[in-house]
Amino acid sequence: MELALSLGDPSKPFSFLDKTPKLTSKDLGFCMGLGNGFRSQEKGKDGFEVESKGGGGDQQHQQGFKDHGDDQKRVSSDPPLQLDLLPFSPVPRTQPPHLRFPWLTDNQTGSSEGPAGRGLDVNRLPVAAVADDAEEGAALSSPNSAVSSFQMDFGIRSSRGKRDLELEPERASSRASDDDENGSTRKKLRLSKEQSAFLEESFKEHNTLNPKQKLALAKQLNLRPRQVEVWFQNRRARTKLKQTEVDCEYLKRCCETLTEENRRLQKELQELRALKTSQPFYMQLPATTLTMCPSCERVATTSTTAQPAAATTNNAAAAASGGSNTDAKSGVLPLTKTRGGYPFSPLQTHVTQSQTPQSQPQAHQAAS
DNA sequence: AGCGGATTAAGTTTTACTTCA
DNA sequence: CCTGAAGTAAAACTTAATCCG
Repeated sequence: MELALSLGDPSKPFSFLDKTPKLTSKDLGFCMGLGNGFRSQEKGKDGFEVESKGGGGDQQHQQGFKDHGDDQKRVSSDPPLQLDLLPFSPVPRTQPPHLRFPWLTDNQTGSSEGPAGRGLDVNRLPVAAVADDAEEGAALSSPNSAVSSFQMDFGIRSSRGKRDLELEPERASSRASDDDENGSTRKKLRLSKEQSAFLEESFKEHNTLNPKQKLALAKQLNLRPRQVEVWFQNRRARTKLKQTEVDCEYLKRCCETLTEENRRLQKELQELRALKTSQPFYMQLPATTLTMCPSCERVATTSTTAQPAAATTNNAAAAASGGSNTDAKSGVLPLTKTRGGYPFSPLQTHVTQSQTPQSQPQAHQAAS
């Protein structure tokens, strides 16, 4: 298994950014309205009310879902809609008109609804707030910025428990601002699914960003450029980690295979040594080339002169040992097939006519 | 300035345990 | 006593953010 990454050309602008209408703050505001829509929808359909009891936090919400069992939990926590998170996938027809990705135009969604039908833009962000919200130095826009975290985060992320669904806009807003105020705690923003999906798409095209792309993405997603940059850094790190895991797995398998092979060879070596001690003439046999008889799947030997150190033929050895291990008629020893090949013994010889016309008669004679 | 690597910490999910009807 | 639901805490996990070289 290999992880295939299309790195693309970093200098190339994101094609999907071109294809996609820009995410405006208006669109993002629409997301928020959408979140409210979910809430009311769920309430009406499932018949349970989500209440913030204060202090209970997420646990309370989780329990709230538990009450409905796992299946219902899924049904309840996720909108009963097939959300295609890929930015350019056409919205399914079954999807209600208000469930559209912010970056899709009305034409793309196939909706006849005009811009006015997009729902209430409860939390419209002044465009300047995004555009001017440059890098780190912008103290008024911490990572916890109510602007970015609330506006997108609050919107569509219904599957992560009910926090987003039940938070009043005011409360969410004040929560973020509180964190901003004390400044001592590092508050982590959770990107919305849509933002993540969008970033993923970007990453597929380019796993690194140039400043222009970074700015464009940040604007598009209503994030700070720094956030986009960090996301890409973390994403690269994750990719690398995954690749490392894959490599590790592969090496592990290689190691296992080699260990097995090694074990097999050691065993063969042991057998050969045992044979050598039990049959001293073996070392005087000439070197042989082992070949396979296609008909009976037995190994045959061919005498060679290339390795004079190996002395005489195996057949001679077999004859010397009284042929106790040989086939009574042909002088052929049975051979067991193993995964890694054929374990062979100097005694396991079978010379075929076609393979070794010269040595064959000799071999069979010796065996008999 | 930008990146990778290491690390931190917030947020979320899972799990184990207790209580209670 | 057993069972299932509910509640809770802690562990485990994910990931945004930070720091440093």
